[in-house]
Amino acid sequence: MKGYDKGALAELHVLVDHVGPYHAGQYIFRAGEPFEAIAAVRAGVVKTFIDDSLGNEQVLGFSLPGEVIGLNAIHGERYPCNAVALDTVSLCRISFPRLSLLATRMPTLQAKLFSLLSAEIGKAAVLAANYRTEERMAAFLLDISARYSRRGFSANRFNLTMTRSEIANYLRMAPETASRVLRRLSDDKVILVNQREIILLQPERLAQMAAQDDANA
Amino acid sequence: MKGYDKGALAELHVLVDHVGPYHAGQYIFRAGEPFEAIAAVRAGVVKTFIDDSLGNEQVLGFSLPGEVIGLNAIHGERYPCNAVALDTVSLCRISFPRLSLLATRMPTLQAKLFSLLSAEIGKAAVLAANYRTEERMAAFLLDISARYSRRGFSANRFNLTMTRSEIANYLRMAPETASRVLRRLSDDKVILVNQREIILLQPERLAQMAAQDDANA
DNA sequence: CGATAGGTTGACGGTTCTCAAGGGAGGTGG
DNA sequence: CCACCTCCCTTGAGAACCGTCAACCTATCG
Repeated sequence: MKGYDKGALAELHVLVDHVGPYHAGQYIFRAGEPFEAIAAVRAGVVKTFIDDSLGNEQVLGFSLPGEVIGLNAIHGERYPCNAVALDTVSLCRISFPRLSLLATRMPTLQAKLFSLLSAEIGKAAVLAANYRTEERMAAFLLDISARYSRRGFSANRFNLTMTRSEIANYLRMAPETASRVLRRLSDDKVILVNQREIILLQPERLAQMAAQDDANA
Repeated sequence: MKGYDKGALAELHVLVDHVGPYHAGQYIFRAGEPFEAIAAVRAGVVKTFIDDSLGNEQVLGFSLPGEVIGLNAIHGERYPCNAVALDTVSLCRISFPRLSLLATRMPTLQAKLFSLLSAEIGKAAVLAANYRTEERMAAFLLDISARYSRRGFSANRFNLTMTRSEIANYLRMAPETASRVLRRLSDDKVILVNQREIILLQPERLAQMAAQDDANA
């Protein structure tokens, strides 16, 4: 990082608010609430979701340590989704109005924010691409793996904090199907499953599966 | 619009570059090319897509007049996807480095950009939510309708510039299925189909179908 | 008028959803 | 420490949905 003068850096530090811990099941924010801050996950896993007209849950994604939540709330000035802690969660909360004010005086911060927002666009499309359940699951596991790896955690061994139903909901499949697919991957010695702990035995085979993608031309 | 001083407004105007017309099939940008500018569609329809390892096309979306393309390229500084004109397309091209430079001196412009980027997040998830083909098609037609309507075009009568295959690809279904679903909707008098022209006869029934399981925030 | 790309229709088979029932694992209270 | 409860997960069987294959039809254009 360069281009930050000391005063601005100090100001940035002042904006950060350490909040939590939230415990499993606690809401971090709810859909419809006025937007005021984004937050970086420091520890734990956050699930974002919306409830449709029938009260059914629609999982939008999971946020791991180091990732930012609330970015989709800038537009509209209200949170468009709920965020709930799946286990014990700590956050760094940052007032968005103050952050963007600071960004006007700190071009590198502004650029960082543009980049952060841009990166978020189309992330959901990655999983939607594969239409076979096995491919989506493989892509999901690799995605989680890569995201943990990027933050310094093990790439081949991690804990899925969420339930099978939540995974299934996110991947648009029935919970039973999620269970069966994991069983199959486990039987094929591609992964090792112990409750919610996953060990990737053959990541390259997962990658192959995820890429099977026979999109209709 | 308020808060823009005349000098800044003039500068903003200077950044805008009218380009085109592009003709059907012409590329506006290609995946991997260095990112330099975003663009607003002035006329025509743009398809964005990526090619997977096997060369198969993966349609990410369609951009209608008034909508902005290239926002997902800020992060990475390269276009992550291709953009091609589906018919005769005119664009307003805006140098992004210069735009963001201007934004540091124009807080309202910066806010506008943040909002624009934020709005783009999760747009793809809207259609992925519905897992039945009929629901996805209904959601798609309503989405196109709403987007045309917002820009002053007819909400109930519009031209799908893209082919059935492109729609099907975008909606993750076989072209044959797209054809059959449209046929069924047409038989049920919910829509009227004439080639690529669509007339919504009962938008409320479409909304009902799309909401079967879905939840657009 | 033929060529080509796009679109439709039918039959069939496979994947996945639904429904139903049975097994853990963890927590609580006796 | 054990019984029990609850939630989660798994497994099985049947049916529905949708993708694949194949053929035919329809616009558009040179």
